[in-house]
Amino acid sequence: MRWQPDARGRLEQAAMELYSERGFEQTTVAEIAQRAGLTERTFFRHYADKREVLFAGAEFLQVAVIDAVAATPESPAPMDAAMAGLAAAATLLEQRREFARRRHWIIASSPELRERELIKLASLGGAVAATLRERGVAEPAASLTGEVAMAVFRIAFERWTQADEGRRLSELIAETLGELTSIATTA
Amino acid sequence: MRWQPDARGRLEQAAMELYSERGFEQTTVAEIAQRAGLTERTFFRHYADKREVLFAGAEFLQVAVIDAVAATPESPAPMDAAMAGLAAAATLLEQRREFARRRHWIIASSPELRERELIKLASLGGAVAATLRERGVAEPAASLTGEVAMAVFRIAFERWTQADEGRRLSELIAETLGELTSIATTA
DNA sequence: GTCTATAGTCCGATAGAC
DNA sequence: GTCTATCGGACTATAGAC
Repeated sequence: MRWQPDARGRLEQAAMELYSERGFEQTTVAEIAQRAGLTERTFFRHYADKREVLFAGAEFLQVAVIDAVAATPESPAPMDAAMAGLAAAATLLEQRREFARRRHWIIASSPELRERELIKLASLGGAVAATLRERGVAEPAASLTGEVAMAVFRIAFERWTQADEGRRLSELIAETLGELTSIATTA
Repeated sequence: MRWQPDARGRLEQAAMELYSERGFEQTTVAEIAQRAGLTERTFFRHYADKREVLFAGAEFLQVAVIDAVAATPESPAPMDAAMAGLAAAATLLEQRREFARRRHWIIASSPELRERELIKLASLGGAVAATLRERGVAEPAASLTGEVAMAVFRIAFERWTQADEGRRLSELIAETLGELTSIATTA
């Protein structure tokens, strides 16, 4: 057989390992490809750039969030629908806690990767907003809800990845939402 | 005189022009440098990368925001202090409305530039959070306030840059903050 | 200011799956 | 045969090293 199956899986694992071992910037695409038993050219056939290899595997999370938002009854307040999306993400992430933490610390260690993470979350916030608009939420409430939900997620997720944090992500999200209410109402 | 003064000003203007005329990705650093009467090497002595030339000129805005947050009395709610920061930014941006709009549309047209914009705003949100912490605001309220203030700013700023939008930025920020209260309290 | 490594693109060639 | 995944090499531009 000319090629082993699951080229993407091997590329993503090799990238995680190398980015951990020697850092994102000190790793070349050629090294990732070599460890996966492929060539540089093949890497770029699968991923638009060197950063994307860390994010492609998280697409199912975005789908889960949007599905969960779309599945809520139309009646509740927009923020409740958005929170249903975060709850779905939290469930999936809890099942991959160690992987999610390792990935998060790789991303946190490189400004370039942080940029990519931010635009992925912004894009997800935009998709949540679009879903809310389809459900009759007006602007700017829809966009603001999407953005604020992502802010709540970032804060809760960051705490969840701390080594000494034993609480569940869903708990931290609920707590952060409580803080949001407090912050927004005293203003 | 061996060199013309204000190399940075010329580089930033040349970059704005070229990014507008032919797009960010279709512009090379060599072209920017040439239009500014400088060499490629000089460009990279002033800016870490090709994107940064569009953002270096906005640093005074970040300083103004932090100064305004730090200047509010310690008593008010954290979100009010953050909003004082946004008000300062709004005042400065109103004085450069056309420039700010042109710059915004260049950034909006390129994913790479949007990434950089997002990390700059995230960094500003972090600086606001740090300033709030110095003033006795606990975590996660401080971080959440910083993040949410940036979300409010992004929504209001985006609306302000629409060609048919005649209202002042400060007005749109106040309106968006009102939406935030509504969203957060009905949840 | 010169030199070089690496990212990322484009062309075509080829091998396996179906 | 068609379709898709891999590979090879040449090429440009960014960005960093010297």
